[in-house]
Amino acid sequence: MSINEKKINSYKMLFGDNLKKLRESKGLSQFELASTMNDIASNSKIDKTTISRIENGRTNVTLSTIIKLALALEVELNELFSFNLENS
Amino acid sequence: MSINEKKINSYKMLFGDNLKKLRESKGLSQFELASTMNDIASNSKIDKTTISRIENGRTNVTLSTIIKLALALEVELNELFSFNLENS
DNA sequence: TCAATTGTTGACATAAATGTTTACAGTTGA
DNA sequence: TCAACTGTAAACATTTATGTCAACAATTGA
Repeated sequence: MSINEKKINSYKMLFGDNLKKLRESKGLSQFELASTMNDIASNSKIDKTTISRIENGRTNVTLSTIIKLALALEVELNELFSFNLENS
Repeated sequence: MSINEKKINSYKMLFGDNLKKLRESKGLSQFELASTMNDIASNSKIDKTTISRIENGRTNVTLSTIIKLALALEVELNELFSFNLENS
């Protein structure tokens, strides 16, 4: 695996770590976060399983899910990406 | 469609608009951007068709593709999300 | 003690992103 | 004039995210 491929994996892990941090700072369980996301978009049926997979970097979350996460957590989209490889 | 669902669509469009703006500011064609992304990750075979679909909000781009876009454009991840619904 | 909550994982089905090819219209530069 | 480039799109194949259900260990609170 090339350096850049490792970097891509690292970013996925960091995204998950940051999501977990934001979720816990709001005092939400994975189940509660999923439920809130589903309240926001009626066509959404996010499961707590999906949250777990994202937080542990086991999946490639899609943009629409990222947006729902931001709306449910009441943060700006770019706050979900406020981390960097260097200070981690 | 609920207000929140419209908001989700708007964010997808804004992401595409912002990507296009960043790409053009670097003087890259959709083909060149795709090629650069493929140079970064050897397992990646992004096609210019995919770039077009993302820029026009016709697809739900995944996190790994978002990361490759940032690496290819040489911008921070959150720069891809530096926009908001209000001033658009 | 024990029922409820929480996070994780596995298995499988379905929906959707992406790969790939082809085509086409508009533009650009020689 | 015309070949090359550019962005878009359709059609179909393949890969993968997500949905769904079940199970499990650890924790918590009554």
